[in-house]
Formats: sequence, structure tokens, C-alpha cells
Amino acid sequence: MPELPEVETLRRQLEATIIDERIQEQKILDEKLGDLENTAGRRILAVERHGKYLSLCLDSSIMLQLHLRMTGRLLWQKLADRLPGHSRFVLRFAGGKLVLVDPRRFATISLGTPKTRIALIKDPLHTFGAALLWKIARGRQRPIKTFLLDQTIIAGIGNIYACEMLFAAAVSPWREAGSLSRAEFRKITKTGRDILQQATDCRGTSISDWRDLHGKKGEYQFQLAVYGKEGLPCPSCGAAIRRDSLGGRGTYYCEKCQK
DNA sequence: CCCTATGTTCCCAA
DNA sequence: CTTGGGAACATAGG
Repeated sequence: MPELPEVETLRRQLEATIIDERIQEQKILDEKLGDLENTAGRRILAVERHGKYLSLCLDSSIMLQLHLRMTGRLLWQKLADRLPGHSRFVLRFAGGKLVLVDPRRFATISLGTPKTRIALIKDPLHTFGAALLWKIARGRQRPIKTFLLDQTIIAGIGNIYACEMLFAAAVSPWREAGSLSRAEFRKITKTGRDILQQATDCRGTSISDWRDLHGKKGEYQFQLAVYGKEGLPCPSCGAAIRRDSLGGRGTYYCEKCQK
């Protein structure tokens, strides 16, 4: 269930693997993915990420847009390797094949330009400005956590990293977004960038499904402070971490540290 | 059987 | 217009 650091991990690994390579064959194994133009014969010019979307930029200005949703994985295999269960889509190259594996079949692939609205903060990994965020939040009454998860506001933040950022910034997930001070937004953006960068350097968080392009687990699960830690002691004050539902998502936090 | 899941979208109600 | 809740998508695991 990839968020920004996981998708960025794939982007980097794909860049190292398929840049300038030519697609020899495209196979759609799940009709739920819909009709796609055949990309065989095209070359990979660049691999980009927009929030949680991954784009393979092909020659003739064609973009193959991929969203992994909940359980989607990308796997690089040798040509002779057997496809894993739940394989949905394959691009074959001269030196290997790129496979989309997705048990729940929520992942989407489309050719062309993305249909989603462009986020106000396009890449919090690199540009995550507190002043802009404060301005956007002014007058908004929704909880800060839902605000951070809104993909039309910030591209790429998901449930794990929203929980971790709010803990690191000592802000309660239930606070009205518009009630946060500039200093609090500075804390969120500063710790937020650090968390996203460290998680990316760790090749993501493997709590259950997530594996990188080569099938390896990430390492950031060992750095988590609150996510998935219900009942365990807060690393800062020792109080028990709580889990409650906010906006239908499991929300982990320390009642004592986050105000 | 129950509940949960790192995501998104859509419909409905307040 | 804003926000929240619930359902939907489909499957695995505790």
C-alpha cells in the first residue's frame, strides 16, 4: 500500500533499470485494467512520480500512468522467472520483465495525461512550504490529519506518514486545520520533509505487503513512532499510544504529547 | 463468523 | 461550499 516514499523508491529503481530500454511486448492479464493502446516498440525516456502516481514517459510523448492503490506491487523479474499469483500486467524488455502484481485489483493503468486534479503542493519531499500550507488551511475546519491526506492539497502523503508527521510535530490529528499556528505548520513541514526523506532512503515501510522493485522489504517500519503501535509506550513520554478512527482511517497518536 | 488493511471515488446528508 | 459517513472496488490475514 504505497505512499510517496514507496512510489519514489520504485521510481528510482525503475530509472536504474529500464531507462532507454525498449518495450518488446505488453501483456494485459486482467481485463479489469481496460483497453490500453499497445506500447510495444516504444522506449522508456524517463520515469516520473506525481504524488502516488508513477509515469513511464515513452517516446512519441506518450505517458503510461500507474497507480498502485492498496495492494499493487511492481516487480522486476528475469525473463525465465515464473509470474507470481495475481499478476495483472507485464512489460517485457530485452533484459527482464516488469510485472504488476495486485491481489485486490484496485491498481489502475492509463495512457495519456492524468485525469486527477493537480495538487497545490506537488512534491512535499522537496518543496513543503509552511507559509503556503498555513494560507491554504486558513478558515478550514476539517481535522489537520484529513487536510494532510487530501491529495488535491498535498500530493503523496498517506495514512502512515500523516500519523508519523503529526506525532513528530506534537499536533493532535483532530485539531482544526485553520487553528494551527504558523509555528505549528513549520514543525509539520520540517519534520514532514525529514520523515519522507528518511523513509525514502529506507526504501519505504514494509508492515505487510510492501516490497520494492526487486522484492525486498523496506526498512522504515523500524523507525515508526506511532503507526501500528496501539498500546505500546510513546517513544517520547511512555504513555500508551492510542488508536482511534478519524475519517474512516486508523489513527495512531499520543494523547499526552500531541495537543 | 468478526474485523482490519499504507487508496480513491462516489453518493448522500447535515 | 464544506465536511463527514458509508459504500464500493476485491482479497488476505488475524
